[in-house]
Amino acid sequence: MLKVNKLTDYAVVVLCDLLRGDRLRSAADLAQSSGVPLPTVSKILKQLARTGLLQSARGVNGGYGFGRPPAGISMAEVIEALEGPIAVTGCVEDSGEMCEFVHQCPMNGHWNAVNVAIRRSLDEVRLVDMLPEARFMDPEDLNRVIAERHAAAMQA
Amino acid sequence: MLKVNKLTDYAVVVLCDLLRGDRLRSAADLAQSSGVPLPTVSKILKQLARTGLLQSARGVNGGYGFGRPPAGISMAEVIEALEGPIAVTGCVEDSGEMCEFVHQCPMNGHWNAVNVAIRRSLDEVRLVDMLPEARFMDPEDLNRVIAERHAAAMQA
DNA sequence: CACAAACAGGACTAAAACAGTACCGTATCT
DNA sequence: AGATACGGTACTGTTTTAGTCCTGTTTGTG
Ligand code: FES
Ligand code: FES
Repeated sequence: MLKVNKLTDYAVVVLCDLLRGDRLRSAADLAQSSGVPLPTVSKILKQLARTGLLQSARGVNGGYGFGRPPAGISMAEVIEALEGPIAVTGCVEDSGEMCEFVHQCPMNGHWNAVNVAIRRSLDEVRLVDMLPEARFMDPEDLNRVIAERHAAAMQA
Repeated sequence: MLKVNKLTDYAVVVLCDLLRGDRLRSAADLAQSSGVPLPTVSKILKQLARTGLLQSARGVNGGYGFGRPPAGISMAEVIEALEGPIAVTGCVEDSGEMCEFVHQCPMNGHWNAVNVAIRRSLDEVRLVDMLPEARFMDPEDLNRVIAERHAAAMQA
């Protein structure tokens, strides 16, 4: 059903939580406030940090914060960070794998059209659009608030 | 990685093959000419017929043909026929399941935005766009040829 | 300097989904 | 009657996913 990983699903919940604060948050903290089990949250955050979407600080008072201005993060990036490149089938450019029917396949990689379409639509949905506030707030105000929090977190 | 079932992948190969002929084709025939194993082809066709995308005729000289003008079939329909409603996560309208975090979830079903975006983009890619001919032929010519073949198959 | 808080990386297991196959039944044509 | 072809469904091995745990490293604090 064209499903996304459960991890990715949780990730959005956690990221939205992180979007709300203005400082580094520890994995335990985020687990607590999001309701997602700690080991899982931990796994997600580690992965997101690895890709640069988040940045991390170790030691006492450490935790996670956004690696760059969160208003600019798209859902495509979140999904790709956790699941690797978006590829609806094996026979799509960039997927790494190669379809077993290539030799006789009557439509060399035409799934690409589908893939590109999906990719583009995911680029257009931003992470901040997932916040419930997004429904009521003026988009510009939302962006400004988020940007301010990010700045605060950075200097801390 | 937002993958589509292998069955769905094969289905497109088979459907493209079917798009080429102007008569009913048996499962065995299609398996032969597409290179996909017969039992698999059979499974796919059965399912597609159940949803009405294809129509079937039993008995000698029976087989499968399109249930309606193929030029109007979108990839969204093909995917939904084989995998059920498109739902990237559990917490999306129509998915049937219900997310376990609904109670405390900070963003009730905002995945819907993503889902709708994907759905729309899949609606815009047509099955006939998957044919290699689609790259070289004038789209209108392609549609006409396909429509003629369909008509021929219908009257037969 | 010792200790505690936090992240980093990876290994492991149980459960679920998928892929592929097979079997038996029903309809249709000759 | 018999051959062809679809219809439904059940079964099984394999692969993926989800979730957990453990061990190591970094960093602030008393
Ligand atoms: S089905 Fe993979 S290359 Fe065509
Ligand atoms: S994560 Fe499912 S309702 Fe929010």
